[in-house]
Amino acid sequence: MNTIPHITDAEWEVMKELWNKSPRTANEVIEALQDRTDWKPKTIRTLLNRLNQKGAVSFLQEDRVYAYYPLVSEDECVRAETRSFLKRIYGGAFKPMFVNFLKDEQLSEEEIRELKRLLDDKTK
Amino acid sequence: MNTIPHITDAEWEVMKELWNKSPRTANEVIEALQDRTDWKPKTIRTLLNRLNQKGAVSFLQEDRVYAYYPLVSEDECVRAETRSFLKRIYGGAFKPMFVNFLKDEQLSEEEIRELKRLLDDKTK
DNA sequence: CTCTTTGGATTACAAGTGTAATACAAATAT
DNA sequence: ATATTTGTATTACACTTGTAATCCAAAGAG
Repeated sequence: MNTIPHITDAEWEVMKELWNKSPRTANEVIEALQDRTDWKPKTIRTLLNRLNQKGAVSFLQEDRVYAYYPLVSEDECVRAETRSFLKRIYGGAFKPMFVNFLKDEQLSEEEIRELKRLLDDKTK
Repeated sequence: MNTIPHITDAEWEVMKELWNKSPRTANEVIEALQDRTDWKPKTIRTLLNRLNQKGAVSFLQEDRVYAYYPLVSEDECVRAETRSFLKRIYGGAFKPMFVNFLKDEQLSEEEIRELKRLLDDKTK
């Protein structure tokens, strides 16, 4: 039942704020986003509205003002996005993506050890 | 100069066919996609057209028929998409994504060994 | 009590996308 | 030479997304 709504790029920025701390009023979210974006307040209100309509957030009414909070966790959204990305680009397989990434990116010795450690933990 | 055009989900399916083998006529692409999708031939022609317009593919005229081929490599598209995905969801860092994926997915012993081997190769 | 401000609700509007159908010209069949 | 088929070009149309502006009601200012 708990289908995760699709969150667009712009909406994602708003969600990040709410995942970071919630509930927060529209104005609080707007202020928080002033640094990272150049969106007008109205734009951010639109995004909050759409997120509400698609069931990604809800709000409490404090005074005359809404305080929004997420209805979907960052974790599940991240996983959903990752899965759909992997499916689209790599046919769902992690390994090719991993290989490709390794080709592309140069990781430090330390990072490589780190990743191996993570794999080790997985074995147990 | 070589900016990679944005390739949509549907277009990506078409590109996969052309990356797989090219040049191919519209009809060949259409036939190849009959299995994997339920798109009408006209739809696929539209996609080929759009890909052409955005500079992702071009074509040779054979007889009266176009044979399409990619202008952008799978590799660069995949990398571009991966980067933008990582940026959007994980703030650009690979490790959190890796961690998250490991949490989510159960890999076989063999797969884990495989990944470790890949990391080993990287060290040399 | 009216005037202004402010927050939420509604509306806007162009570009991009999914998903085709229609129009047209050339090749083919008759 | 026409009629039909077939491939390409053009057009369609609703939904999503980015990016707001306008409308309206309630709260606060005077």
